[in-house]
Amino acid sequence: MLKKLPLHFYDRKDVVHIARELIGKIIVTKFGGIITSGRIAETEAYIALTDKASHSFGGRRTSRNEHMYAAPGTAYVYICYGMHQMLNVVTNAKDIPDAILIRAIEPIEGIETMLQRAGKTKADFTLTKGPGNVGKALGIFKDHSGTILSGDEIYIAEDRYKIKKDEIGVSARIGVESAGADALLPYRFYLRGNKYVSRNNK
DNA sequence: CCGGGGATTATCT
DNA sequence: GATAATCCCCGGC
Repeated sequence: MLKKLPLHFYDRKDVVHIARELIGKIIVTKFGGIITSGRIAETEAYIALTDKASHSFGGRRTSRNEHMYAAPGTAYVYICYGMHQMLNVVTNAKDIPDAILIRAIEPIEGIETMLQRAGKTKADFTLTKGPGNVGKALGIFKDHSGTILSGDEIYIAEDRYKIKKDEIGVSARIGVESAGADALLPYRFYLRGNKYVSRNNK
């Protein structure tokens, strides 16, 4: 019993709070009639303008990060290290480039398809562990950047599953060492003990 | 088990 | 030409 999150879910000012709320929600993609989905196990918040780790730090606006400035509830996809498709969710008002990086999911539907996309034959925890693998398993490519999450291609939904407060861990973000003091901000959220969480899952 | 480094290319300077 | 919000293998302990 899935209920798609409405666009106003994303249309709020506190991106860190939304990143925490996304833990336990279900992300679904449907390309060419094929559905793949997974429960979100790890997220990171990136804050517009003031956050040195964000692509939009200081108001930087280029053709790559243009979609960070789009309306809340838009997907922002970019390529990292020339090979990893990174899926982000844009929040806050249009022209305020807050975003949330989906770092890990727990596969639910379409596991066979995810294995094919990843070029694997056997399901293991590396399938959807880490942001690059999430994009690969869900079939996300940078062309999907700008997709609105109220449609049927990419969206986030919730079911009856409830996350208890003490199941959510908080830490500094990963892979943003070059951001100086901002690298220490507690903007990463994850499901404690979940095997799909990229690391430090205590 | 852990740490180091190579892969691989879009993007920005 | 350097860099990047990463991943995974491999060698060493």
